[in-house]
Amino acid sequence: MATIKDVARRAQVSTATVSYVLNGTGVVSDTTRERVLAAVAELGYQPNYSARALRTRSHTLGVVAPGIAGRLADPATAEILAGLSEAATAAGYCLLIAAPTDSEAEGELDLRLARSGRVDGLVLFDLRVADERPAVLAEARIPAIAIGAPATGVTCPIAGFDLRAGAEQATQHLIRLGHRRIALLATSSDLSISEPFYAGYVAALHAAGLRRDATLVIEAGSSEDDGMAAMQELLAVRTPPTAVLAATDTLAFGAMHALRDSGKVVGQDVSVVGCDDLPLAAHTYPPLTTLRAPRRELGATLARHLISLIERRTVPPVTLLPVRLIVRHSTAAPRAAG
Amino acid sequence: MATIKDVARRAQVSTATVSYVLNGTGVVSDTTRERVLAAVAELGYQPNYSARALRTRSHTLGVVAPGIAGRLADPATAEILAGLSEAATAAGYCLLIAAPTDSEAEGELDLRLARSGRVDGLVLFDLRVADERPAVLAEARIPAIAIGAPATGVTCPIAGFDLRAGAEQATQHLIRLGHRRIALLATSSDLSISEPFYAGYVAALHAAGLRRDATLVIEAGSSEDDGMAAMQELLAVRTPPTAVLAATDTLAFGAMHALRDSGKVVGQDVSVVGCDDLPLAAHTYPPLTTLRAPRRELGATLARHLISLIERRTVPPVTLLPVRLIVRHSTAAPRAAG
DNA sequence: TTTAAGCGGTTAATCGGTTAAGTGGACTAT
DNA sequence: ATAGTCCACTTAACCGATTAACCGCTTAAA
Repeated sequence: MATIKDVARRAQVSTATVSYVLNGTGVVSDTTRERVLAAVAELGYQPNYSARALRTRSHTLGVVAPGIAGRLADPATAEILAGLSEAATAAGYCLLIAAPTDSEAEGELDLRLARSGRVDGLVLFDLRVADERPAVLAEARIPAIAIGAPATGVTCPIAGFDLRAGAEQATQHLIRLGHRRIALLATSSDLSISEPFYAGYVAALHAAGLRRDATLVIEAGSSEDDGMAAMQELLAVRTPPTAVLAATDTLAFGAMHALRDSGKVVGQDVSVVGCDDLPLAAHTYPPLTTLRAPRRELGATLARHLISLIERRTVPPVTLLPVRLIVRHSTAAPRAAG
Repeated sequence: MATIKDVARRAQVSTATVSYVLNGTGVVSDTTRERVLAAVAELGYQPNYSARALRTRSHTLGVVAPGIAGRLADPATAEILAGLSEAATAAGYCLLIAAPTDSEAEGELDLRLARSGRVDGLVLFDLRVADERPAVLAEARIPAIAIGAPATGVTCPIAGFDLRAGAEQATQHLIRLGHRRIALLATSSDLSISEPFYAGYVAALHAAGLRRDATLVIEAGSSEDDGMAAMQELLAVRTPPTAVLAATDTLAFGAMHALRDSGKVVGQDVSVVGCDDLPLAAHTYPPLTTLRAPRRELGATLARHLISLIERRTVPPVTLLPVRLIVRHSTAAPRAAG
């Protein structure tokens, strides 16, 4: 592999000049520039990444996500990653993905990657309510941005979806259809996003003069199976709900499965609303009414903001992308109120 | 940030000794080793990645995948990535993800990442039939492994699923149920995996004394919408199929949607078999009979093999992981043959 | 005419590690 | 007593870039 010295020799200049030409820094005459570029082309020269990174920055954004039973395997994550990756590459950065192991937990991995200079900054998935990661990274002066919702004591910028407005809008939709007993399949209350989602749900109920029924709020996990189990639980309540708002499409899919198993017709008997609008949501039976979350756009926003932080520009502390209700066929007026 | 010099000074040794201790190379007395380790701990020393990589290797595996409308956003990919990432991290490697752009195509990006030493090797997703990537990389002596099926002229190791056996098994299943007109929703014929899938389908038909009907073989794309469109096409045929084998679950989901739209009951009227066994497949209506592909395991295999190549060990040219038919409720005996 | 600034380069220090070669002292074999 | 081996380190070259400092020359400003 040709090095900068080979190029310099062939172009009869010093390595400094080659560097200046390639980086557009410094002043170089046109004829010299051309000689250098010709040498670069002839040798097929490619600057060594590690050498450059040693002097400058790594130009890499880090993502630490558990592979197993975790974020990485989630279809919604995939699209955020796609957006991240595209925006990062467009800005001259790459995306590094690492998985925590038994011997190295998420937080330690975050620190190691950043402190070893392997990444210039980190994207934190699934911000939790009392997440220590932002504080730890902030103390070490490591640029970071979290995906989620504002949580107390979080010291790094946050980007996410406006789930409060979304949940409110979705709940309103159900109320307008005539539903009065509306259940909530929430994600783990550890997650920062669970709070605004719940708040939006409650706000819509209150605005309509409805009371929240604690038995209709279930903290489900995240998988289809979790959604299914939660729905079964709801069906066993004295007066089951006529509508369900699920915090993710995946939970909604599980809920729909449980409803069908118990002989209910989704839409006719019980309405279901999801959140994410996975590509699949349009193709389930019935097609799912859901909140469309612009995941690619979130990915791109994360990349842009993180790069801004790395390059010492400022970014808004909180960026919430709007979600929009997509009405399909999993929601309808309740039977009795028909 | 502390450097190796700081550690050396504090432990009263040379930087070489520190390096020997940290890497387990060289001979160092126990007392010195302890002094060094103590200094490391006290300073919170973390070796600089770029400096190390400059002398040795990058310890990074590369994945080049188009973000938009591409591989990265696919739920099946996500799990392969999860497996890759976990196995890579466990072996001391990381995963780098980059997206091609308008100005830099996939192949160029592959080359740049490898030739700049940013990655030690590459995982090639979606091996195509006449894919030039393996040859280009082989010529540049860049370790690479492709995901797909053996294709003519491919000069790098390949790992994938045994789709030929899988498709055969799935087709057999449909034949045993009594189906005679079995359609195939194939992926793009550009992809290397389309060939074995088709071959397995045809082999099962022939073994049962059935003839392949060209009108029942449709080259669909990859999205749910593609599956839906293809199914609509099949429904318009003079004698529509009573069963459909789809090359991916995603295509199958689309096909089921089209069937429902045209008033057919999936399973009762038309059987559908998918391939992948996405987590969702168990929760659709009806739950999808499908070929389970061990995606995480494939990811882990890819990582292990690629690392072997990087470290100059040999790997089998072709590794096909077995797939297994999971029978759910989207397949049943055809109406007439009840 | 003298001074300062600008141009188009070069030299060499530097980033932070790895590792081949060398070195001094203790110990063993002859 | 002398030479040869280890042992446990150290020295210093090296990986391949970036970049501050400098240099000789020309040209414009005072």
